[in-house]
Amino acid sequence: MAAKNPSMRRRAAQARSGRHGLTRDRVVAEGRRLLRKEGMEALSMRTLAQRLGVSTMALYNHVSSRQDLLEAIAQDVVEDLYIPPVTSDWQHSLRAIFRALREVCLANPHAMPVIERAEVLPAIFRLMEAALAAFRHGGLGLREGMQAYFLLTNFTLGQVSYEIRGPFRGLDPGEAVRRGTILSRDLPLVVEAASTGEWDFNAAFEFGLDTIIDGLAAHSRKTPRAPRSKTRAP
Amino acid sequence: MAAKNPSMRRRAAQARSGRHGLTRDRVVAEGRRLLRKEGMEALSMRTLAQRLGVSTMALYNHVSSRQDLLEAIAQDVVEDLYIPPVTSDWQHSLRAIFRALREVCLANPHAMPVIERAEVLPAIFRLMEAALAAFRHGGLGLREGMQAYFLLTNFTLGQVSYEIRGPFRGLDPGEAVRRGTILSRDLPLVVEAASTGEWDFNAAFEFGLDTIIDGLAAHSRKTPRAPRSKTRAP
DNA sequence: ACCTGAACACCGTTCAAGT
DNA sequence: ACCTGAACACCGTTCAAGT
Repeated sequence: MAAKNPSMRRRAAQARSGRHGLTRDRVVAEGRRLLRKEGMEALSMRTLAQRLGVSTMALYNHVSSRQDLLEAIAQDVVEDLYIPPVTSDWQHSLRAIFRALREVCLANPHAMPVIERAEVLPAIFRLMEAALAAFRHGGLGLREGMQAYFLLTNFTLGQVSYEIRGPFRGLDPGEAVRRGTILSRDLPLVVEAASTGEWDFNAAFEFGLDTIIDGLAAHSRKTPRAPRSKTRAP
Repeated sequence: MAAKNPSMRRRAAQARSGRHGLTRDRVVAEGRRLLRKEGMEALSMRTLAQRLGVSTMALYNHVSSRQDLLEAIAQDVVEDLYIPPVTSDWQHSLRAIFRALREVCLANPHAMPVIERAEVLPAIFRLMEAALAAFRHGGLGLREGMQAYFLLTNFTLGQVSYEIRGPFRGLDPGEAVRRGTILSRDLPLVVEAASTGEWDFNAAFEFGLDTIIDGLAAHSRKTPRAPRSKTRAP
């Protein structure tokens, strides 16, 4: 029985508390691995327990429900999000922020539906804070900033969701024309678009980002309110 | 046995084909009612069969799987979408089109997750066709039109999803401050935004719509390509 | 062709019991 | 405090059998 200093003791205690060294962190980490490999459907309490060499019900000592587990995993993924620093070049900052959001989502494809279903995701507020700082540099008020934040977030997450599900899951006009579910007589432009060539997800994302930021810039020009000053409400 | 004309006979036959008058249409219609009242989780093959006074497996004569049923329901909902006519006032047309999309989604809240999960949704192409026509009036090329379509669609559906789940399911800074999951020291702007008052979903949607359309207008000014002409590719 | 009942292979979670 | 096994109340779907 070698002596251990208090800090080592505490760390060991929280790392492996019960008989089997099961911990909330271990449960969440293994859950995340399972999610990454097999997807959300395959992530059942039973299979996760089996992977941890433990009975199903042991999990409930560290996680209050499957929903709780899924939210912890979503939280864990969003914590990987790197938030680029915000500078006075607010347009560049916004691009960097939402490209980073897209990257972390693309890197964790199976986590997307889990993130979208999460009830509570405190880690996302770091993103919100950075975006609001950028909007302030752009001369937008706080309320407009929040609206712009949801605009950019919904756009980004929606875009990534489509990208992950593969070549647009029934929204691809080319597919639809081939299947005959589309009539070129009724939908000439859709059919024309279908023969437009390969879809470029990166280009589509950058187009959306440009369009939104251009729109925000136009808005901030229309209602100038001390852009680039550091004034705060009293 | 009264005589029936052929058209009546055929209609009766397709309306109630088997012993119990069960039909794909009846299954889908009742499924949609159940979805509307109880939500997607509650829509099981067993409960739906019970409501139709039929054994569970009878459903499988008209629907190949639960997924098939859900997609048929999603299709049914999207067919309710009214597509406003597209005029040369492309900005006004776009507003009308995506307001209509938002309306039909808000009117069928429980259908949203089903629509988002659908693999194939031919009814949505009517929306795409109208939007592409409006973008053409705005002077956008077809590829840009498709990119703009996904931008507006993802924004609208994302916005509606948030709205339906109620006061932003863990994305509400006010909630987060109250729960103490947010530290005002680290996230000053988020905390400031939290005390900004009630959230107005309509205003947020209109802000997003304005921003995107302004951005598209700026884009079409930058790359003029015979705006408002009816030229088609040869 | 359409419908049925039983069965299979799963779920999340409760509960009483063990250490 | 942490873990277990059995049980409960569900799932979607397959299959063999009926009409």
